[in-house]
Amino acid sequence: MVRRQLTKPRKAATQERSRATVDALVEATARILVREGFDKASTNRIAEVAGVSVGSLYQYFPGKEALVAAVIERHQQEVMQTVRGELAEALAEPVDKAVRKLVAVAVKAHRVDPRLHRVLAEQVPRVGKLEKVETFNRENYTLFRTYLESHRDELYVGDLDLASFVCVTAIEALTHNAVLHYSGTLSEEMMEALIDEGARLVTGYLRG
Amino acid sequence: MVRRQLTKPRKAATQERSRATVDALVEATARILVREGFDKASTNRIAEVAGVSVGSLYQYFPGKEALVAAVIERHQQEVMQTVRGELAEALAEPVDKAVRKLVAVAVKAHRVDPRLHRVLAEQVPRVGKLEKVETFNRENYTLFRTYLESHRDELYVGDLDLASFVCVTAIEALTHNAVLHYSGTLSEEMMEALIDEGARLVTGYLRG
DNA sequence: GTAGAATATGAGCTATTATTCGCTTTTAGT
DNA sequence: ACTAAAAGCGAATAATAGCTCATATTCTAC
Repeated sequence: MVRRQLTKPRKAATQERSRATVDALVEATARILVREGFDKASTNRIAEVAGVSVGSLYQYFPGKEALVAAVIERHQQEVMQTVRGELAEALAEPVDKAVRKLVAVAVKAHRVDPRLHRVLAEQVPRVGKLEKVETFNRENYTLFRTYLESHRDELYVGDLDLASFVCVTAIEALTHNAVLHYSGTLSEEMMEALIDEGARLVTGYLRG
Repeated sequence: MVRRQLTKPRKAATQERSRATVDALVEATARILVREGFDKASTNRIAEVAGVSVGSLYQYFPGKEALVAAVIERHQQEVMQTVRGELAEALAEPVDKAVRKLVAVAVKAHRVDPRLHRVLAEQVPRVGKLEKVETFNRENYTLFRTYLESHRDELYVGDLDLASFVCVTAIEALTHNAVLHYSGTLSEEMMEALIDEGARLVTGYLRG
């Protein structure tokens, strides 16, 4: 007996219709996360909001975790899309220019979808396969380290690994906190001021 | 009719025995959080680990949230206990000494119970009354700002609020990431190096 | 047009969790 | 020793979440 398991396939959308379903599910998950919070995001609710049946949900996703992972991935794609160009530019510049650009890019990245970013940071438990966020940060780290290597003569630092860790951590935390905790009260001028300060912080550190 | 609600009192431990029960419950919650993670921390499980019945749990805590809040509070008390002295000392020093001490203190704070701190940071959803963590950070911010005010002549900064935000955020993120993500691979020398770098980062920033 | 694959449905099963309440045991005060 | 309050118990209830599967609809290809 072949005993095909009806609910196994999970993700293999070939037709147009099914791709729309998958999209709707991911979108619904994101919406619920932002508007209602992580623990309101039950599979039933997601399916409901997506205008799809729970059965269909399980046809493409093995569970809630996978949905959230998909949301994270989609968000990261969007962030990279809007940031990739400027990031590349920055890598060609000398330290002071580059750092300032990096801080500005970090701010921009956090502004792509602040409310989603916030939920992902504050409510989504970092367990199981949801370590994607960390993987993402490790990419930043590696990228930055590479930059430092190729500009070593301009720098006053001993350990490049340590320096990368310090800089990436500081920039990330600064922009993260600024955008996510003062999002309402944050004018453009203040944003500029913050970028200046962040750049000064890191530049000063790198050049001794 | 008086209609006393049997399950209402919630927290009012006068006798010795009941205080022990409350302690056991908080301790059990902490243990489960660390060893099994946030979502294994059900009320039934907590009671079981505490060696207490669920009924007793609800006699002192209105629910799981309250238990976790108690754990957070207890942890913060412990941290302050081990750190208060050095923190006070730092406030009397000149900028370079003070900053270095602050970074060292931050490291020490994160080392009180790293595993618990990590769970609280990564798995406990910041909803409802669990904003205690933020309140705690705001205290740090205020304290630091006060210090800057009284040493303004030594500094090269425009906006003290902004500067406080930058420094506190950077120090917190640095020590947090260092202790929580490289906890295994972190020798004493590396720790010292990190403190040096953190101090250099912030001092350089404050003095231009 | 029709067969077979792909897709969609949703009632309902199972498991888990929070929470209650009638009852028993312990303690403090007299 | 006695009693009333305090503390403790845990089986039972209710709510909710995750997930399945028998069935129905739609699509693709010939």
